[in-house]
Amino acid sequence: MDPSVTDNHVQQYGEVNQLGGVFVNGRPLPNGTRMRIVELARLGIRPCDISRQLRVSHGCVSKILARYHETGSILPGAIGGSKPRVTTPKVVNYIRELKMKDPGIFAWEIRDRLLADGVCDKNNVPSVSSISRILRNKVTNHHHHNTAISHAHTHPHLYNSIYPTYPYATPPSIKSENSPNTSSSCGSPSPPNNIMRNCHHWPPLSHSAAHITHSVNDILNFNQKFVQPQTSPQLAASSPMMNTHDTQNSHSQNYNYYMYFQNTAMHSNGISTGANL
DNA sequence: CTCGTCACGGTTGAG
DNA sequence: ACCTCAACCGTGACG
Repeated sequence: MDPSVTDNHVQQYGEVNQLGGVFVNGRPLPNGTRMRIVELARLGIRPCDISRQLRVSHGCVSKILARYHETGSILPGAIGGSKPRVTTPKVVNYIRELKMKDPGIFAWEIRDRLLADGVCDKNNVPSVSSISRILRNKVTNHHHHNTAISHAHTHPHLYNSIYPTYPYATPPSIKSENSPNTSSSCGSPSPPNNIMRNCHHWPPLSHSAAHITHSVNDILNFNQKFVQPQTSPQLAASSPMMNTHDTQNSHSQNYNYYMYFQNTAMHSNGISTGANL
């Protein structure tokens, strides 16, 4: 084991799989790695070789490629939360309107109105307790959720410190107001070499942000404006998925941080890679 | 040897 | 503020 990837590092930042790759149990691979899996597959490299090259289990490579072929998205699914969400902005606004028109209205009356007015049907009408919570949190003080967002910006939680952050996961301009926590991931334990300086958005989208398209092209289009994960020049030049403009160099520090571990893990296994994989 | 599948232990976040 | 639980995650093993 390379001293760069000590047990302490592994404990602090993640675990090492049988191939020497670093992962965080329960959390998705970084988008950069997911993108590379798809890139390599599109170049005709076999999944088993991709698995070895990127040090990601073949089951995971298989899953990511299968999903990509099925949906066109490289991004992980929405983790956590509950489905379906019934308290949509539309419903909340309607409840707010009803409450403003009749401040004495009861939650059960609102529920009936939502059904009667066709705003909801019996499958997605909020429960009385949900309506009460909406009245409490979003109607009587409807700046509350905005406060929560700014709070999330200033106090992003600390998970997933091993992975870089990827802005295209939740672009600030389109981040859902209902998923303030998806803006998290900054503020992790400081990595070596100041690599985590660019602190953008990773983990992936929550359910409430799932309307954002996840196609590689969409991601890359967004990526052009912000950060682009590091890609080998030959891959970047040869893959239609990768934008080859001038955005590549200055902003891949977070991805580098992840690759730092990948590389040190590789070297510790006596594997010479040459490529920055 | 390759690859699809699944149990497992884990994280997440709306309700 | 805290809890629940169903969604998702990647790994590792099996066939």
